[in-house]
Amino acid sequence: MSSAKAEDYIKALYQLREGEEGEEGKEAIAPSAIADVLGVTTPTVTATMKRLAERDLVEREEYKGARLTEEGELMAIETIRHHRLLELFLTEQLNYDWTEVHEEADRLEHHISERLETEIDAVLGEPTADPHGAPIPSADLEVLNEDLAPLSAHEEGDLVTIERVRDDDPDVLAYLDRVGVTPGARFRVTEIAPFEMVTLAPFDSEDRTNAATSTDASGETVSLPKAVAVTVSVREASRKTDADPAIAN
Amino acid sequence: MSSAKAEDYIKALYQLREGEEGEEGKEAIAPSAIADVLGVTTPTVTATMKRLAERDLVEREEYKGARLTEEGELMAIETIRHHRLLELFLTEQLNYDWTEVHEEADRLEHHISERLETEIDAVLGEPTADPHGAPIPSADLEVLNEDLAPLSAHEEGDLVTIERVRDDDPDVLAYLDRVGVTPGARFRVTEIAPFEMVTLAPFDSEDRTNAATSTDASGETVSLPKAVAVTVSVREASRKTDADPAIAN
DNA sequence: CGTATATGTTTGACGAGTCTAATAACTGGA
DNA sequence: TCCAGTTATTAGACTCGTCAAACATATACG
Repeated sequence: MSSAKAEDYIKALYQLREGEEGEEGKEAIAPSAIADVLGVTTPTVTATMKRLAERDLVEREEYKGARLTEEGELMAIETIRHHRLLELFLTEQLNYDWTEVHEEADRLEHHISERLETEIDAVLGEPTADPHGAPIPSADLEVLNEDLAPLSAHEEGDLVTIERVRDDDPDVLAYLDRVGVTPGARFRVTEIAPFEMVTLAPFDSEDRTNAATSTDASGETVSLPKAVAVTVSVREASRKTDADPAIAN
Repeated sequence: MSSAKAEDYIKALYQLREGEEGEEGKEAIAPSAIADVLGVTTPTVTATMKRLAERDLVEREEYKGARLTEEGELMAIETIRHHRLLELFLTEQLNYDWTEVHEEADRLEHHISERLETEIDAVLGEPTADPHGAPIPSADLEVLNEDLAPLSAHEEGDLVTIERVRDDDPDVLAYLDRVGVTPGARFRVTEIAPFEMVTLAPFDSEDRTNAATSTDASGETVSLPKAVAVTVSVREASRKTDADPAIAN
């Protein structure tokens, strides 16, 4: 029904809006942003957006950009659900490493039936997070908004638990895996250098349900440049906040 | 690299040639035959064949048809390997029934990477047959030619073991499943009526490694029309033939 | 053997997705 | 405020996969 390409554009639109998020999701996404993400030229984006607008998946604003309609948003969420279920399935059942899973999921997400989605979900026990710590939308396409602070927004001394790693680059992920920065790991922020370089010291490392068993070069301190630190989301654990008791895997 | 559609045409070519098999695979496959299988018109087939010929996947003979090149044949076998591994994977790991598996595999076969193919193969223990009893080509694309006789070519009194069911129609498969005609089951041919209607009586039913646990309405005799009987391949067990000891799974 | 019917190919059209080159609109700095 | 530079759109072209209608070839029967 809905072509792999269309889903790619819709998903890009959704995820770019998530990134900007100026409170109300009113901002139209510029063609150039989509072109960058998908590796195509801007004329291609304009042309494709016109077709998507005809199908009522997006609303276009000439010379500004486009945003998803209700319907488009549901399609995006469904695609993302497929993607994350597949990522988890590949790591849990097919010996993939969480660092390698992205590309395969990006292809398959467009081709699994509702039936297969359901079976995978069942086999995995209706999981709520993928191997990178990203939330898996529910079967009825609800997304629970757990707004996590990026690592780059923390202060020296804070005790944090890695919740999610947004980066998709296998090399970056492999590095983070090697140094133990994986979902569930705990660190203390020891230094915020200029240009926002963040340095972390391992804190303790039990309770790691997620991700591959990292080759834990533990005890070592880890420094991450800003570009990487912004893709790492953490939950702060030093100051005991009231609300967030249940974040199952 | 090679587009789902191209793989569909290549696979059709391969499987239609298998059907005819006038000894040497010299016969070109007619456009109309491919059009029937794929549900497209003949001009579409002609056009597509030209493109495939340009890529050296097929050789064309004007007004006759086309046949696969060496390269095209390998692509077909690879696609079929994907298909059959997926079928088995879906039944073994994802609660699919052998009667429902075809459609999903037909889509996914074009989108799994070499890596995923390998992992699925490993998880399944490098299987040699899919849930319908069809042989799975090996990783190096060798196809072992176990020429089985169709059920329609047997005589009254023959004791046979169901080896393979070629039909893909879920309704036909569901019927065969219900009456116990599944790979591994044994029957005695009790009657060959005119128009080649075949009647079978259950023989014994241990040793059934394959397929879903049929709701075994056993004891009952089964009659199959020719159209179905030709899609069922059997191994004859009454006259002990020398060569075929190891047909695992 | 020659023509009627089957089948195959060509032609012209279309939608999706893509590009480059040309043009139009917006935006920010002096 | 106006213009330069950036960004978006339009124009024109191309491939793949598809179709219907027109045309060409092959085959089979009388």
